[in-house]
Amino acid sequence: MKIEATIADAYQLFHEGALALARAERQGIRLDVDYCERQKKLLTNRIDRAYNKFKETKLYAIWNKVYKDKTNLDSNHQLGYILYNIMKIEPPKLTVSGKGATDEDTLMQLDLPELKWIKEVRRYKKIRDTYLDSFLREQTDGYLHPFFNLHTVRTYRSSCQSPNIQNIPRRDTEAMTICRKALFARPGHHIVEIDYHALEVSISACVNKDPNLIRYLTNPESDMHGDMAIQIFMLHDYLDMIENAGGVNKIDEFKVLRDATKNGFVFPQFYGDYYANNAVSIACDWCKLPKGKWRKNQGITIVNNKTIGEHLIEHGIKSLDDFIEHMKGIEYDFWHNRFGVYGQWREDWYREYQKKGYFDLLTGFRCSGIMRRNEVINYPVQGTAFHCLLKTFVEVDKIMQRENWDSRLIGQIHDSILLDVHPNELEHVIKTVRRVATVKIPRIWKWIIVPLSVEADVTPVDGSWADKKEYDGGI
DNA sequence: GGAACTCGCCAC
DNA sequence: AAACGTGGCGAGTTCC
Repeated sequence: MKIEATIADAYQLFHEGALALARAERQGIRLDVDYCERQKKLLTNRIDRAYNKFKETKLYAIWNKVYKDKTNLDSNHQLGYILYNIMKIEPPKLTVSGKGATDEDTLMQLDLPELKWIKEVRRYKKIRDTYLDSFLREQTDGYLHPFFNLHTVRTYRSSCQSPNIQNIPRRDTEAMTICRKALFARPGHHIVEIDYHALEVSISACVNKDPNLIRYLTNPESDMHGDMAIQIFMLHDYLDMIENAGGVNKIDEFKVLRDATKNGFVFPQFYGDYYANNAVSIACDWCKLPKGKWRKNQGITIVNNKTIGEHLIEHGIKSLDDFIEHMKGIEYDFWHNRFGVYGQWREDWYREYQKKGYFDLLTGFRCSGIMRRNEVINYPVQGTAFHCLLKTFVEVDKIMQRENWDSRLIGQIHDSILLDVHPNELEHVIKTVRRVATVKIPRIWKWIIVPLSVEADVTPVDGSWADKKEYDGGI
């Protein structure tokens, strides 16, 4: 049985992938043009209102005095000059080119309430100008035909353009709703989005073969982020409570700590970040603790009306510096004990690249050229994970044609597939995609050594993409 | 007047 | 020893 993929296999995947994606591009995504026009007007009103509010502030008076008829409230260059040169505020953060930063996060640190109007303008402009405008510009006869490129990305992932439907807002509920309310399946159909669960972590386990990571991904009872949260926040006194509740996830006050761990430590570490950044992110962003020394009454509340500040101080962590030191130990344990094999793989893999000047993905693609360490350890996971999705896409495309579906593949977002589905075929389509994604692909690629799973979201018939709900098999 | 750049911000 | 990976895109700005 052949295991090692070749360049020819890689070529074959992209050849078939390009054809399948081209079919999706031709199919298109339906756009509610009138809705976009109406929504643009509403947003323009909100933007004008926020601008007018800002024009009542002292900050604007200074700005306008300096720039006069050249005043442009969309110019970050001007804003930075006013804040950091005229008003002599010490920039909390610098941009790559060394000027004072004016991104949202930095502005919020300045303690100038009037900047909230700038923030509001930016938010609504992003929605109007980046999304709704590009939808209207790119549509023909009420359908979008985004391009899915396979030739532009260093990792052999895809990219998407004209319009890019791979970056439509999701986390910001208001932005998500406004943008996705514009997008529909064909009349009488559902939009179905089927995404792989934890695909990149799963593929990473296939690449580095760490037994503990494989265990976490194989055993449904286990909880990697929960275990890490217990370790980072020293929740050992609460183990009984956590067990009785059924996991760290089940107690709201601890779920926050689990989210902080997942998004502030585990994922950033997998991408190559390090403990000092993680410590600041977890303590300051997630737990709302200040820089410097900590007090008992500071930070978010955990159980029994206790603050996280009090809890950490009780465990000997009395300042951000203490916490950074603590996270240093956590990081060491993470890569040497908990995921020691993964840690060793990272070292070996980078060494090997330094010797050879290239490395190959499990799917047969070759990455060569000058790369930083973090690139070298990330590409094999990022590219390969996308190839699982693309292979699924290709196989579903073949079945769709063979079985003459009324449903169509319409797009792809790195680890998820978008379909436009006839109601009579809903169950069959989801079953088919699930079978291909979780059974067929691991059968073809023997190097997939952890179970893969998918989740399906479905819109009501004639509902917009904003109305999607988790598919429970009974719609 | 367009190319190339910076900055900011959206996704995975 | 070093320190978060991959994209697209809009607005402003600078260079030629």
